[in-house]
Amino acid sequence: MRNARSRRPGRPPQVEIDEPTAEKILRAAAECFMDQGFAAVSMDDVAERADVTKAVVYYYYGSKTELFQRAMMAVMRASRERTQAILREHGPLRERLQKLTRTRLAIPATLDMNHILRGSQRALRQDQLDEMHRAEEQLVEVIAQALHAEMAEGRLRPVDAVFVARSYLALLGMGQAELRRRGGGQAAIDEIAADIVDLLWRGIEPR
Amino acid sequence: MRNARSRRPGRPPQVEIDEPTAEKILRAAAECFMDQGFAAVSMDDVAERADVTKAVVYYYYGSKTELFQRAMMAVMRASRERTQAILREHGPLRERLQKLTRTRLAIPATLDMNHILRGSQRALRQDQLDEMHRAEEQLVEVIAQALHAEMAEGRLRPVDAVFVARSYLALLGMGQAELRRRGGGQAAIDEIAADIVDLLWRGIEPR
DNA sequence: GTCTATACGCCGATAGAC
DNA sequence: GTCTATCGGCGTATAGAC
Repeated sequence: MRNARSRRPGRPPQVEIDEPTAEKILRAAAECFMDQGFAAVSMDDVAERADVTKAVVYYYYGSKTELFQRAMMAVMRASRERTQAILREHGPLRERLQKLTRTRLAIPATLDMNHILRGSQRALRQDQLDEMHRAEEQLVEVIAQALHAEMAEGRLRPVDAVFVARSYLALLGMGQAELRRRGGGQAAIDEIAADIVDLLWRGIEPR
Repeated sequence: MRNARSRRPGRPPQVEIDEPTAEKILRAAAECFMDQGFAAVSMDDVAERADVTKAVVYYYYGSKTELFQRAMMAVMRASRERTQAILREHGPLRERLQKLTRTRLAIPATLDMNHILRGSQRALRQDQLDEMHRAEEQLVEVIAQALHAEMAEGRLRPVDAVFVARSYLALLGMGQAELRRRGGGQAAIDEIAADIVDLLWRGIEPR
């Protein structure tokens, strides 16, 4: 048997880098809630997914509604920033949209607030609902701004940019459902993204 | 005090025609489930909305899942028939689509199965899920057929009709959300319907 | 910080009176 | 057919040991 002292000094390397518990829970909660919705997810479900006990979840987040809101706000914030980053790149808008669509299809995160808030209205306080709706409007605004800038240059016909932005998000949601049906890999993602952007683009390009 | 015999003979007219209890419950259930989703609705909620007690609900429907499925299947069936009726009318497809959109926006019934089934997967049996997915495919097929017929005549560019049908349903869902935001009446309905069909039509009309 | 144990209410479902 | 009453389980939330 090896002597214990033969171990190398210093802290042993960890197999995985430990995510701080609070973040681990938040991520698990986001996955659960986006998959099943507020009402269908129990705190035990979240705890199990985060590999902690329910009491630990309550140590970091005081209630289910608080956890729900924090998790969803984090998702919306990250989504908005990624979206903004892609839309602010250089190149034709159509190609930026295509890249955005491919990126969004590759991750299962839904951006549709009406989808997310389903079945949670009775549980959430009004100010929580308001905050989440504001988060959605900010995301819509990011997309609408990109469209508006393009219109100002005359490369798009003048339409209601907010309406088009919401249409895009709706089509994106359909694309995610389509992807789940096909269970496809990158090829399916590329194809669906191309179809979505093609349909949308024909709807807004000038003649 | 009037003599009881002064009452007119025969059955007194009812203020409202009584809907049979089973149908009344089914309708209440459909409203609840479409509004809140499966998990967020309790049998007491349905009973209250149908103005009966919970025990009566269980007298007609053996379980929550059974009630859910029957209610949603009834909605999908009615929606498919109404959709088919409108799309089979005469006149340009674009106008039929516009009428369909206005009609669908006027009623709050969601047709998006992915929306409806959210948070119910763990509760439903696989054969129930399959049946509901089939119901959605049938609705998609009705719309896709109308598109296909138009393509065969060369009045639409050749696209994946099923994909376009799903896109239309996604835009319709967005329109319903938009309508809830504006809280609008017929004017808002007409405007949103026009915008949706315009966007979609530009995407599929030949050049 | 994380655990076990538990209080307590709500919900699905049933029994039995009327 | 419809009611009241109730059972058992799950789910949120908390107390208190470690």
